[in-house]
Amino acid sequence: MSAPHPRPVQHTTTCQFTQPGEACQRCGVRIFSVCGALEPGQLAALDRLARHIEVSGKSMLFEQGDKTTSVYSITSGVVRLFKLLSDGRRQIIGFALPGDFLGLSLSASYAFGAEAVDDIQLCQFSRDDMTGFVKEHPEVLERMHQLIAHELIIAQDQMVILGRLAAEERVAAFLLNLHQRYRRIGRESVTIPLPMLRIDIADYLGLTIETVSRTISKLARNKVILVVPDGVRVLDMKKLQALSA
Amino acid sequence: MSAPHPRPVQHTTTCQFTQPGEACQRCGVRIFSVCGALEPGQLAALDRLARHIEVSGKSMLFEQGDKTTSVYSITSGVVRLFKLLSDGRRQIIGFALPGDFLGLSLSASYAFGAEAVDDIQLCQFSRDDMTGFVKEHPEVLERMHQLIAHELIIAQDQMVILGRLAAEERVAAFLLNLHQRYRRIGRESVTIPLPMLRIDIADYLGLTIETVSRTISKLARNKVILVVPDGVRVLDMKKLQALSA
DNA sequence: CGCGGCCTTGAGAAATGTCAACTTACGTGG
DNA sequence: CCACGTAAGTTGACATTTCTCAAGGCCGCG
Repeated sequence: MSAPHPRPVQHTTTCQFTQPGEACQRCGVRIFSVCGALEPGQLAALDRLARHIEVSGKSMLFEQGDKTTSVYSITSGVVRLFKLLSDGRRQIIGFALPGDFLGLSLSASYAFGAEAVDDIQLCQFSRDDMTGFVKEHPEVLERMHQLIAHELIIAQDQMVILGRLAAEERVAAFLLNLHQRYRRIGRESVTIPLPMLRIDIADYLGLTIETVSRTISKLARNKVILVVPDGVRVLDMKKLQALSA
Repeated sequence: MSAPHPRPVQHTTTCQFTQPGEACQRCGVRIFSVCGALEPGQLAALDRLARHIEVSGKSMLFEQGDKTTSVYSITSGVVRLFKLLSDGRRQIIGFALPGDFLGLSLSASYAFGAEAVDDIQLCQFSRDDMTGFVKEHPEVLERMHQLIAHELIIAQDQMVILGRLAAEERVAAFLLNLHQRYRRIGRESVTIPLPMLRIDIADYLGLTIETVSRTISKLARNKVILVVPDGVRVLDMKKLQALSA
């Protein structure tokens, strides 16, 4: 008998990137996140508001509908963002990778739940601290506006995938998309890590776990990818792109 | 032989709401749009930047990928927003109603195409004018941020619909959603106008026109709705809500 | 070594898509 | 003013995709 919602396993750490006193200067994902817009002085000010925490895999960060107490910048690991229907059906609306920010909307409550897929590291800010900081630094709001506009574009692209692509196209698009996102944050590799479960992929792509599994097997059978532990290796990028419509 | 993309039929008009000199004070949808955050003086300033135009049904407002020259506040009529795949498949990512604003992201190019469904009226702003105005009025950016955050939530809800709901649930959710949006802008009625074509509904819900038609027929057969010219009348709101999951 | 969680595979069911015919509504021109 | 033509919508029969249910395999961990 396991708890349906594992309670968060969080503890404060030192940030893996930061040496004491240098405030995020060397943070590997800073330039992708809200903090990317800041000058050193502002960065230090923001860093003083941050708690650097680690959360172990399968922990819940927050649930849909909870009052927004904290916002987060992910520095390591993967988070699944999802909505639940009353009958238990789940739609994963996105996977957050290092550099992604949770809480861009600055809204009063979370519009979706968030769970660590694997062990993650993040910068946590209280919502009040962040809204205060934004008030004093209007360029941060501008940055957040750009980022949320980008999120919206991603969401609209996902609508196309969910509404109009066949299963194989969806899986191909998913793999390519992950590949590009890893590359963007400096993790370029022909091997695409897939820390999330098959059922996460299924719930993200509007498919069942069996269809995802069969589709991945088919791509492997056709030598488009090779299934490796915890991921897939791209064997034929051109074909994968062609399949993604 | 008709043109695949009817050219825009636009002409400048006086705003239906505004008497000369009173700058949007009586605009029926102002409070829902970007302009809802403004005080009379600012409103007048913004109104001086606006062109009030009418566009006839089926006209293209802008195409996906076009440089963003103008942004729009819709005051009357319905606009379909869509993305096209190279093979012609289309996903409608939303219908814009009066009070909706196109161009919240302030991005350099349009992420989707926009076509008038029926004859529409809008306030048009040049992108440069709007970005300039936003720079001088930071509270407008805050307002736009709230609105785009709301758009993102809508998009995420649509992902749930596309990824996890059955055809009947999708159609029920669509009708309810439209009903609520019309109510919000003061068009409450048990009759839900459906100015868009069946194929628009299909391309919005990730279904085919036949499935939409059959589902609507089924809802009518079960006395949940009554199909009327250019819309449906809700006969059993409770049942419709239950069906929408 | 055995258990549990995750993944894969197969067979059959169900939902939705495809193709085709027919209906309806409406605008236009004879 | 009617007749026709066209666009939109509906319905039916059948095809296809994806889902469901079930069995079995893999693998890490106690």
